Amino acid sequence: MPALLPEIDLDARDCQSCPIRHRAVCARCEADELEHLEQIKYYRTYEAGQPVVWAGDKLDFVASVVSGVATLSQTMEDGRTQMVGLLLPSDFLGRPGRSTASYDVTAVSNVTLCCFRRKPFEEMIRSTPHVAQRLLEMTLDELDAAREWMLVLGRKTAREKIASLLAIIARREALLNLDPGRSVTRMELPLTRESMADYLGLTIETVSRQISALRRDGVIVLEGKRTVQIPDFDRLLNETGDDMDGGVLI
Amino acid sequence: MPALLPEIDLDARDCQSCPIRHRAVCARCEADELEHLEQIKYYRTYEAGQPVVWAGDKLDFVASVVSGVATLSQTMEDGRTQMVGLLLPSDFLGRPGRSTASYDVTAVSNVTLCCFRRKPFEEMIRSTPHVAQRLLEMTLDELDAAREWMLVLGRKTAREKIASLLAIIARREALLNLDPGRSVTRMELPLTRESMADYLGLTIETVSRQISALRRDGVIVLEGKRTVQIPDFDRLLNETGDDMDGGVLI
DNA sequence: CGGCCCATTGAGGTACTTCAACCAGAGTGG
DNA sequence: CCACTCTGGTTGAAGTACCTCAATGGGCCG
Repeated sequence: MPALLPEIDLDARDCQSCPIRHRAVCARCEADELEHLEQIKYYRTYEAGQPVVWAGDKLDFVASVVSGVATLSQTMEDGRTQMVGLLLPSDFLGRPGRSTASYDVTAVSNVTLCCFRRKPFEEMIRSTPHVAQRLLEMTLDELDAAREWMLVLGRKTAREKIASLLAIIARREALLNLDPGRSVTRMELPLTRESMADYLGLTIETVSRQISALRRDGVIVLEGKRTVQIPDFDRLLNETGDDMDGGVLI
Repeated sequence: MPALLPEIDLDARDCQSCPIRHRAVCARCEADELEHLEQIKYYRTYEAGQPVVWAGDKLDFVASVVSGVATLSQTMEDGRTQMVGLLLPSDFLGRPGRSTASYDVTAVSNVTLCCFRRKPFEEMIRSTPHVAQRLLEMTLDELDAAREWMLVLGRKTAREKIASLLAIIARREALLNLDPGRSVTRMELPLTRESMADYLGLTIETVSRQISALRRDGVIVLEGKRTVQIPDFDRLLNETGDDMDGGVLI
């Protein structure tokens, strides 16, 4: 039995001190709107490896990820699985207007969700434009990310795929640590090799081999299996195959 | 020089008789809201093969596709390209709040757009919830479609990819023809082999070979290069690798 | 007719998968 | 304490699905 989750005080109902206050679906809310949200919200936690919900199952809340990492994935009958979303802190889970989950959701680390009961939340979308606006913005961002990922899946080599994933994680890490200018040079991978493979449409063997190759070539430095140093971020970007100077979507 | 586009009377500013009235971003609008939209809208047409806009270029309108087919695609420096969106009639083009195009947009058939100047449209999103709500719904649908496509790109075989694409086109065709129950058994492919390859992350040779294989196996019947008959739709669905009886996303 | 575009087909190469062995660390139980 | 097992990861050898390169064909247009 793992230790209890320490990070968040689950009784702290105070949105003002919430770590994802300015990035989540509630980012645009005024004080009175937050108050309304606080009435319909509650926290749930999941241990690393636990399922949050299976595709097709009833899901009568939507939620913001407060801490931890969860994945959305699809599985075919014969077991092939593809990850289709990576939920990091501040990301939104669930679809207003739909009462069942479309994808398998799994906590890959210990996860805390800030849940909103579906019906009241849908009502709020209709009544408070600030929530609807932010949700639209976040959904458009996710759509952009999904399209970026389609290029990775459809056209990049295994090596480029790995480099792309590392770059994305590093960027999000930097964003979270409010480390805007300098990109992180050391980070903890939130995903196992298997999850990385599911994300990239590869096998775990190929993931492992390409990570080893990037290490051999000095693009990354491993400390243990999960901690990665990136000595030269531009060098890593070069390996992604992306246009370097082009308008980066952060 | 191709013939002039015959389908739409460009002076017909009447939203009421618009073919995409109940599916486009304006679907939820009341009479007075439509009137407002009519003041900021104008039509543009593009010939088959013409670019609508390049990624990074200024795009000071958003639009609904009224007729024809356009594609969104991304191209890497070395020329590899991946299609990331297929815009059919009623689909929405552009992102409110962003003044430059994120992707290359190309008309693959003759296309008519119903354009809205960006600024007034953004203002309308803020002021008329019906537009914002519909846009959110459409964006969520697109996100679902993108995620479905990530499974195709990441995990399906070439044969399954082709079958999936044919099934998707057939379903959208049926939806457009208001042919809800029976799926279409004959349809015109709106895409060249090259576009199909770009969509599926394949080469045109592989596309061609797999289409030939499906024809040899009796899954499809070709009439010329672009017209496809589907004798048994369930047979085709079987070839996609998808869960047959599972909740279909129409 | 020749030229062009799109599509098909073949032959050979290669990047990734598959199958299998092996390794390191952590937990378990004698 | 050591043997054990389990999980996540690495590495090797062989197989294969798809790509690359190249030739061919059919429809359309000047």
